[in-house]
Amino acid sequence: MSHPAVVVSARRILHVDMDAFFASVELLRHPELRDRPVVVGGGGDRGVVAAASYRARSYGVRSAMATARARRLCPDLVVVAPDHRHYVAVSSRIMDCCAEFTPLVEPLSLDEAFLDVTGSGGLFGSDEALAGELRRRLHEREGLWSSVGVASCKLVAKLASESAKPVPGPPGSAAPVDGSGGVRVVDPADELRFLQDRPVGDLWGVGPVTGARLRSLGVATVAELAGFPVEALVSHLGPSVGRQLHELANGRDERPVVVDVEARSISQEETFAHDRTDAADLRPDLLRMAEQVTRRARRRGVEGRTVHLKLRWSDLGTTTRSRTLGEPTADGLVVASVASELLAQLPVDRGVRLLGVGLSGLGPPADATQLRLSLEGHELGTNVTSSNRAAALRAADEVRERFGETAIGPVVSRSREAGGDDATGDDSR
DNA sequence: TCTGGGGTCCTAGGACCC
DNA sequence: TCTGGGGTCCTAGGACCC
Repeated sequence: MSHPAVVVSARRILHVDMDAFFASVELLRHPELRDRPVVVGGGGDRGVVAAASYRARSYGVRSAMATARARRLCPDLVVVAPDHRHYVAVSSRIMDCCAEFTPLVEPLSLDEAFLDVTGSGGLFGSDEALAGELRRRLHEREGLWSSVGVASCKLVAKLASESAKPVPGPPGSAAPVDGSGGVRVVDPADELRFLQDRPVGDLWGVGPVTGARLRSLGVATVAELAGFPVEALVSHLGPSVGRQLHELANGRDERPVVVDVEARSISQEETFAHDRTDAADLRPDLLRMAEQVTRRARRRGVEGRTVHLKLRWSDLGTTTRSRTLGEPTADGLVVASVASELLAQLPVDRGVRLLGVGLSGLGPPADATQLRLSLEGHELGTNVTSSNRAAALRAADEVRERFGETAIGPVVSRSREAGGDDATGDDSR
């Protein structure tokens, strides 16, 4: 008698990445710029490119490049100021479209997401078919092209979508983008080979510093990294980075697709056109930025306990200061006054190039009432209803009536002193 | 012609408590 | 009284990502 084979169902992870997102969105709004090289970004002396159209890329222009340098590479360049709100709106529709393929969608940024499509295969046929259909729908609805990678883990899926990206053509050429291509599916059996010959810098978590450290150890490729002793990596790079990189280099990446990632901090920073040397000059900006940060917190229904102040000096050095409060707050005046005290201890006459204000330790307000939405034991999310317990309880009743008794978990009053969830469990009905 | 504005996570030391 | 160990929180800085 034979036992059925143990089938370890491999995950199928999809990574979708919009092509030249901000720039493509602007080209849709400004068709008259179709034949011009376009970047979105800051235009001043200190501006940088946030996104470059493919026509701009054909001149060597890249994102994160100083706008001044981009202009030298491409004198004809059109620089469009970013319109963040609009990109957020487009992004939200893109994520909705992704959600038609699986509920497991994890946005990475406005123009990128991971989808766990392990369970979606049967609905769309092959991975290629699913990826192609996602790409087609995104173009049909938003007029935007994307690149899609599918593999058994996030690392390979992301590299796969990258490898499916269009390549800029010779100077002056338009976007080499169309309905063909744009999809790369990596078979599980091919994943190690797919990784092997790449430079270590392709791995998630290897930037300039770690890359240089690895090269000094004689490690340049993923294959070399995979064969390097873990202990040596740990002693040179620290336990966290060392182990993580060793796993990734060997094609092991179990990071799940996480649906509701709650923000841990909110911040706002600004580089001045001209450096400031007087604290009094900074106060109005500090107050305004504290107000912007706390308004965003209030809109999300959270308060923060730690106020952060950041300064970049004329010589590009950076100093940060932070203070944790006894009580969480989303009050702009409170944040501004704490930040102001921190600022008072710093030598502003050194020359301030950048000012930043932030709030971390975010959570629901101390007096919030939370609804936990769950279905058959699976947590779907937490709906915070600030300060209005009666409304929260009514909302809970509505959900129960529509979806049944198991649809909603206990109603909870948040108490931070108790370390988070102080489940009162008294969903009084 | 050294560079923006969001974020995340890690490390390391000190304070404090048990 | 002295010494040590473990855990957690706070702060500053740094690496990295898009």
